[in-house]
Amino acid sequence: MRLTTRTNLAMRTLMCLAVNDGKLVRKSEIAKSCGASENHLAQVINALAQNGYISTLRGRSGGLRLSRDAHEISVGSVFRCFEADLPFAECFENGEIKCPISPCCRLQTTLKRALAAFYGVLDTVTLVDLVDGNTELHDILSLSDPVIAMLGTTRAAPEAKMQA
Amino acid sequence: MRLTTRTNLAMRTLMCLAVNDGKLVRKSEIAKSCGASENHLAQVINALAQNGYISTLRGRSGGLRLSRDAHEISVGSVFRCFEADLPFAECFENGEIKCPISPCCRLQTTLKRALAAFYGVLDTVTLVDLVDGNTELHDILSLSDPVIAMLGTTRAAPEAKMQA
DNA sequence: AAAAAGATATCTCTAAAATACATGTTATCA
DNA sequence: TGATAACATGTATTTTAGAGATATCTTTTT
Repeated sequence: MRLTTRTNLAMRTLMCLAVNDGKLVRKSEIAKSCGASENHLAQVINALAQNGYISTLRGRSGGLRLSRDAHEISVGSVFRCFEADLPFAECFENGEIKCPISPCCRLQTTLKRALAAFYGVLDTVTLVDLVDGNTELHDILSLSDPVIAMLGTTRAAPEAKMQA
Repeated sequence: MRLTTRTNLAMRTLMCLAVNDGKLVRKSEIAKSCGASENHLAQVINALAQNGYISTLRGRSGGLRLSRDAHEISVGSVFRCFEADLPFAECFENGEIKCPISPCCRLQTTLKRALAAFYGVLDTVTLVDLVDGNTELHDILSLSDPVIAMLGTTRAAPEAKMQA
């Protein structure tokens, strides 16, 4: 029983975006500050965008930002979303089940209750809870203000419509 | 996030032994009635014995049985035992942790709470709860009484001291 | 002594996760 | 308008750990 790093990276990405509230953040910046492979992160970002958690902007001055208020994003919903395609046990798979006791297995129902308890805890926690007042986290994930950091570079503060 | 089949097989084995209360059951019989590979099961049985859940008897008329009362075996304890060697996430591993936000990560503490809730549910359920009055399960896992089934064979009802 | 059971270490296979690569699309800016 | 820099996305490769197989050993009964 191990969390996929997909889900782990998804949460790190969301935390990073929450810390840099509203600002556009590049994938490469997230990869760096979250200690993730940029390629792997690309797939995670894609999934986050397709599930409506973030908005992405292509192009030269593109980047990512949260597309919902951090209050509205619960850890539970993200986990359910990213762990959905991996059944917790054989008896939770769709196709035919080889376990002979599956039809009358009380362990199965017990596991459902335990998983409900697991996700129940995660449902009570939002992105804000993870980030708010966490100064140490801000120090690690907060990127310099692009307006200042990019002085003398080609990058400007963008103002465009975003997809998803 | 997926349960290891190790843990799954451990639970099936214990349920099978609980149904055949007190009787010696052979590994091959469990493998058959639980739909498991006999080789994989061997390793699981070994771990169950070394952790004091079952007693094994070698030799010609050997087999397995529970070494504790089924009331005393909680699902939670078995799960903790068998899932112990697989850390739930990178930040729960022993060695050095590569995740940069680990020292101040509130997701980590949230996960600990969620896992506690998960195991908390499992702790309230014992082997007896899974088996008692479950007639369908008995039909699947209960082996014919060896005294009757083995009439005309070389096998006799054994009475010997068991290890572990 | 032979046979039948489990004990245990090691090796191989396999599936899925992780990672890398390549190409496409979009947007900005000189 | 062409170059560049960003994300999108499908595919391929690598890695890893779980699962399964094999072989040898020990124990016990007959």
